[in-house]
Amino acid sequence: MQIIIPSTPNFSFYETVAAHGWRRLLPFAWDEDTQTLSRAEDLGNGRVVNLTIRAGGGEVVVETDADADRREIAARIRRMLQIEMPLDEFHAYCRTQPALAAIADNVRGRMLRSPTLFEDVVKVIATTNTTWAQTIAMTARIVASFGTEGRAFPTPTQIAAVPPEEFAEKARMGYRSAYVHAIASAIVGGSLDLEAWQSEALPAADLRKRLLGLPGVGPYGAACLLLYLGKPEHVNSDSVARAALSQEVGRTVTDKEVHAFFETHGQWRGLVYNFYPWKQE
DNA sequence: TTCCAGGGGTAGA
DNA sequence: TCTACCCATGGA
Repeated sequence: MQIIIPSTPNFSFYETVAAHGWRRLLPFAWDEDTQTLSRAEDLGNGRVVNLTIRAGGGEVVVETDADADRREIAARIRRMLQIEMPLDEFHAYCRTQPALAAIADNVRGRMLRSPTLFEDVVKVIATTNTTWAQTIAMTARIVASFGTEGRAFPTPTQIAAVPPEEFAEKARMGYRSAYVHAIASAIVGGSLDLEAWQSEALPAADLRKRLLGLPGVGPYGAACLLLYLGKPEHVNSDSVARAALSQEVGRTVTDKEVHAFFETHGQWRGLVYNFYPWKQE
């Protein structure tokens, strides 16, 4: 089955997928040679559909290996690729600064997301205070141990269904396990409705406050998630940024200096940070 | 062994 | 608000 999803003129499938490391975290898989993104997805009926996603002219082409709900798949793809995200203003800003012109020229600004905010939250927690190799491994274990058919990303219900100890033992996320299990349990228990946050049109400051209230989500994680939620005014300063800026200025810089470096970009500083064309040595 | 990785929670000032 | 310390995990 094939599903065609119209995109917008300033949409680049490749740039969106390549914007950060999410394409390497299961259930996503990325084939650089064919520039195809694939993903196993549980559409809510307990069976898994394999999606392969690629660019086709001005459209996004999705192939499935079984008949499935086209509307639901299209909605999830649109969230994953941030197709609806307006970028004209951001690109107009980038064009006012020579150092940032390449961002607009390459149609950068969108970032691959998961179909749910829950999955993005779990993955962001899995990136904190660890290496990429371990982030990839943690995510893979979560999918294999708790997802439908061991291939889809588990729902909060699937995670909350197992005791915290069992989740920790199988996910091996260290102290992060308790955070993830607590978030899943809160969602299942009804005290937390993560997905609803996206449709509430909250100001960035309020959304940030809520994100910081999640166990395991601090300033870095909140800034990452705000960016995925279309709020680009916070810099998710991390060790990658500190290393890049350190190399640029020729000495070791602090977190504060990273923030100060991007301060001038105002409401766009989070996006500018993420797509900043660091000089390559 | 020790250090630390795309940080965060907590206590104490 | 800021700092110091601890935190599970696994690779270097």
